Amino acid sequence: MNKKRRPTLQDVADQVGVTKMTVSRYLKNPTRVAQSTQEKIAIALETLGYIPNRAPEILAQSTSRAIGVLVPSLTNQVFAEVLRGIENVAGQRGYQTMLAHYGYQAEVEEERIASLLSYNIDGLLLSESYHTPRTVRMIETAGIPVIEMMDSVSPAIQQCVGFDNTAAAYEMVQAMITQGYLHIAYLGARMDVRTQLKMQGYELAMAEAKLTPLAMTTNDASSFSLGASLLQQTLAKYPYVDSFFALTMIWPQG
Amino acid sequence: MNKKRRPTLQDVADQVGVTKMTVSRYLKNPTRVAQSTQEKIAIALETLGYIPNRAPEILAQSTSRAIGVLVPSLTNQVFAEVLRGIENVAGQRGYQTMLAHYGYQAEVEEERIASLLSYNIDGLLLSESYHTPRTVRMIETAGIPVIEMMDSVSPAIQQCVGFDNTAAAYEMVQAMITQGYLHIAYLGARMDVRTQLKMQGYELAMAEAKLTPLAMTTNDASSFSLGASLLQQTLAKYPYVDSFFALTMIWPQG
DNA sequence: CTGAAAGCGCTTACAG
DNA sequence: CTGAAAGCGCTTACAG
Repeated sequence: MNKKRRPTLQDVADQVGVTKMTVSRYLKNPTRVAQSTQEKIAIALETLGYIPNRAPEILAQSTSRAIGVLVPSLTNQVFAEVLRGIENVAGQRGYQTMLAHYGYQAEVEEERIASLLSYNIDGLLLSESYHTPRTVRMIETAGIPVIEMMDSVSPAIQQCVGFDNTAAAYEMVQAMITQGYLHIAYLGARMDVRTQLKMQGYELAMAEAKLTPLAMTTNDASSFSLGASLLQQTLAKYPYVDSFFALTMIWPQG
Repeated sequence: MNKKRRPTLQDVADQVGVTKMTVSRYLKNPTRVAQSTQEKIAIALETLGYIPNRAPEILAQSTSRAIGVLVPSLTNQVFAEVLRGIENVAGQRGYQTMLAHYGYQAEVEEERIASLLSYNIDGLLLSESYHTPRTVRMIETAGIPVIEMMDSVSPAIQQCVGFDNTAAAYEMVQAMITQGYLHIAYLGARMDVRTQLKMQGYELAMAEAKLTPLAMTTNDASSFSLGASLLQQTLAKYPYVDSFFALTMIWPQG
C-alpha cells in the first residue's frame, strides 16, 4: 500500500493562489475571506479532496477532541449498551471515541490507558474503581477529566457515575423475600469487585430475614450457557431452591 | 479542569543534563545511550511521570498506530463480538482502536469516517459494502487500507472479509427442509442489504423445494423482544408454521 | 556516545 | 481582506 501524500492546506492554497492561512480561515468560517476567494477555495477543496488533519492541532493545543473509553468486556451486554450511549453522545458533539477493553485485568487496563494518553485524549471513561498505582499516577499527570462508571460507592479519582451495587442487590433481594420466596440462590460469575458488592447486598438481605444464603459462584466470564449450567448445578444440589438472584449474568435487552 | 502541561522529553532531558535526542534514543532502545546516562534517564522519567506523546510522530510520519472501526450497531451482539476480536488483536499489536457506529445510515457513516481520517488512522474496518460516493472518494484520497466485513460477495473497495449471506441462508434452509420441515417462516428485522441477501437465499431454497415462502419482516432493530413478538404474530397468522429461520435476530453467545 | 538543525501541517497572534 | 513568522514535541539524517 503506497501511501501517497494527502493534499494539505498548502496544496489547496497553491491552487487558489492564496496562502494557507486564508484557506484555514475559510475552513473555520467561510465569510472571513473575500467572496471571490470563497468560491475558488471551495472548488479547490473539492477538486483535491482535502481531508482535514487534526495532528497539528493536537500537537499545538494538545487537545484532540477524542475521549478514551475502557471497558472490561465488550461481549457483556451491559457494556455494549454503555458504549453505545457514549459513542452516540460523543459522535454527535464531534468527539471521537477511542476504545479499549482489558478483560478485567488491571495491568492490561494500565497498558491501554498509557496508549490512550499518548494520543492526548481530552477525557477518560473507566468502568472500574480499582486501578494500579501507576494508572492513577498517569491519569493525574495527564491532567484530564476522568469518570469512573458502574459504581457510585467506591472512592473515585475524580468523579463517578453509577449506582450502589450493594444497596441495589439488597433491595432486590428484599423485594423477592417480600414476595414470599425463601430459598433464594445467588448466581455469580466473574467475581470482580462489583459482583462481590452485589453479593454482600444479597447476603445482608438474607441475613436480615434469617434466611440461609446460598451462593453458587464461578470465576468464568458470564454468558448464557454459563448461567444455564450454574442454574442446573444449583437445582441439582439444592432442589428446594425457589428463586435465583443473578444480577451479573448477561440479560437480554428489551 | 486546569490542564497543567505534561512533562516533555525536553523536561526529562533538562533534569538529566542531556538533550532530548538522547532521551528519545533511550526510549527507543536503552542500550543506545551510555550506561550511566541510562540510569539517570530512567530516574528522571519516573520522577516526572513522563507520558509518551504520539502527536509529533503522527504529524511527521502521518502514521498513527490507530485504526478506525465502523459498525452499524453496538448492541447487536454480532458486532460486539466482531469488535472484541478487533480490539483484542489491535491492542496486542500496539494499535489503538477508534470506534464509531452509524445506526445503519450511510450519511452518518460518511461523517464518522471523515472524523476518523482526520486523525491519520492507518487503516479502516467497515461493516458494510454500500457507502456514499463521498465516502469512497475520501477513503481513496486517504490512501489507507480498507477492509469491508460481513459480506464476501458485494463488490469491495479494496478487500473484504466475510461470508456469502445468500449462500449461507440457502444452505441452512435447505438443511431444514431435508430435516422434514415444510412450513418454514422467515423472520427478518432491520431490512438492510445483508438481511435482504439472506432472505434471497431463503426464498431460493424454498422455491427449489416448491415450498411457499413465508416472510415476516420489520424495519425495527432486532432484539429479543422483537423476535418474540414477530414469532407470536407469525404463529397467530399461520398456525401451521413448523420452524423459523431468523438469522438476523440477536443470538445468545455460547 | 551525543548534539544542532530541520521538518511534519496546521493555528495563533501580529502586521499592514 | 490577506500574509510572514513562530511554535506545538517529537524524530530523522548528518556531524563530530
